[in-house]
Amino acid sequence: MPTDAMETVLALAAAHARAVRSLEVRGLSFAEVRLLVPLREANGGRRPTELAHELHLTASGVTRALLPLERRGIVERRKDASDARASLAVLTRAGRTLLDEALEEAGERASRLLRRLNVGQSKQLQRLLEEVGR
Amino acid sequence: MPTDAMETVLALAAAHARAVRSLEVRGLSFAEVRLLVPLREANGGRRPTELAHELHLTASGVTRALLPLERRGIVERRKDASDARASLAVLTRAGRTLLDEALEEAGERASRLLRRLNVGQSKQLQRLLEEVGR
DNA sequence: GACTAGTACTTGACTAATCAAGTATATTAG
DNA sequence: CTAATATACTTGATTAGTCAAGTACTAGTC
Repeated sequence: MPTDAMETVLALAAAHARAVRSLEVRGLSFAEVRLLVPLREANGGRRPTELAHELHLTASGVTRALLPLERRGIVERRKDASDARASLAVLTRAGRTLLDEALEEAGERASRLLRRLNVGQSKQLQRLLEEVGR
Repeated sequence: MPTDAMETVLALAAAHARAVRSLEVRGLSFAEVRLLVPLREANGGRRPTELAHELHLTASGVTRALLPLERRGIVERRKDASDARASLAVLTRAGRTLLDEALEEAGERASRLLRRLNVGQSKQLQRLLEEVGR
């Protein structure tokens, strides 16, 4: 038998699998939305490396995820004045608009995913999830 | 701002990302373990199509996941006597042994992932996760 | 018993992400 | 100041998974 902890982690993977499929919106995958949200919150842009740590991706994963977003004019790369190795990924104006629309629609789908939970349970779930792997 | 539901789902994705990385064991990815666990519980083997539904994969995803497991002698394909379109994926004896070892080690890692939660909270998390996307 | 529709895969082309290795720049130690 | 080490990416090769189309069989209808 899987241990209790293993069962919890299997349930996490299953819930994730059920969720992700339904959260592609406005041509943005859920992974892309996850990448863009931190850009939306930092107006000066974010470093790819930071994003990698935050999202538990590799640096090369971020490089590759940014490429199509740049091509589509959603994100812009800027040089970092203070460090020539680094760069900043910034949401364009169009990107922000698109992301805002995407978040609204994804938010509705997310509520549907959580329809069996009331607000308190949802919050509780979020709190517990935030402790996983810390 | 992302809605509350969206925040919960983002937390789900983040927890999943933190978890999956540390659960590769004995040369089996966490995805492979997830695929093998239902085989372990059904001695007669399982149909790929059922597995696909259960794991929220596509049928072709299962086909492709099974190939390397067959090559490594962990899984065997059998014909389904009652339906010539279908097949059964069965754990080999060696596969069962390997999986048992993998589950033990993965179980330890899973406990470490959940170390900030007590047993009740873990169970609670599992229950809440089981409602997501239902 | 022949059609139609549906199911159980499989395969080709593609996307997303990994790892390992490479380039360029920054930082630290002597 | 110079050498060694570390950081911030980028790129090539590979793996996991998707979708769309195809093959083979089953089941239901007339």
